[in-house]
Amino acid sequence: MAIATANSLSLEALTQASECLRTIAHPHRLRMIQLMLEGEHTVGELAGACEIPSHMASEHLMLMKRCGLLHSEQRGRRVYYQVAELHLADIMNCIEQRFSENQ
Amino acid sequence: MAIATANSLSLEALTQASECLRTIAHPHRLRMIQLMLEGEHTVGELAGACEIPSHMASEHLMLMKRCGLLHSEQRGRRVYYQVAELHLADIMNCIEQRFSENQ
DNA sequence: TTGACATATCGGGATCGATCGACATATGGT
DNA sequence: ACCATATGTCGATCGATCCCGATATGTCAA
Repeated sequence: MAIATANSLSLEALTQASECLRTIAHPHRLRMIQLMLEGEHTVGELAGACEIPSHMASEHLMLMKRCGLLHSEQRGRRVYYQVAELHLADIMNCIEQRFSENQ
Repeated sequence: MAIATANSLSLEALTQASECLRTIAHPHRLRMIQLMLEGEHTVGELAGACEIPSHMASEHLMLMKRCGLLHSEQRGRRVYYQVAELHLADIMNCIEQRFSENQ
């Protein structure tokens, strides 16, 4: 089969996409995203849900925030994170469909 | 907001999902997947499309095959690869929607 | 059988990412 | 002011991944 000369995504776009995918490609980060798709959560809540120390949850969250996937808002001494990139819902849908059907 | 006790995906499933995401999270691999979603291709064709040496394309393809994402079939001295995991089409749809709209 | 081609594998070197302890900052309560 | 809590940052370590040259395997054609 011949290779199409006009591709829908440029190498730049694919590079961006792959960076975005690598950013979410971590079990704890996927869990956090899943939780934040239901509503905002604090660092401590997400850390507790993943059973990891808060400072590590913070690192994961900052990483995703730097990519524009999340948004955060400080209230008191807590910081509330929520999903900023709405396409995450679509991707999580794909993932849930794939990984919950076969077991 | 409280953390839901019953989550839709187990840690195992999330780990599997993250491994799968890491596997496709590479610009050349995304490109190859995009091409193979249109139909089967040889290693050489995919290498040419990505402008990388064939032996590197082979490594990418073997990696994806080991995860069950691809299937391959040898005919003569060529090896034809095609998508085995049909959910890849859904994920590529999400990616294309996200990364072609804003430029 | 020989040689050219197509694909796969191996080993090294460089870089990246995950994890963790320790520490820093900032906020609220008393 | 002081202390506890919540979050963020730093630096080190370790393993994973990427890229590449070199080499191996396997297939066809002459």
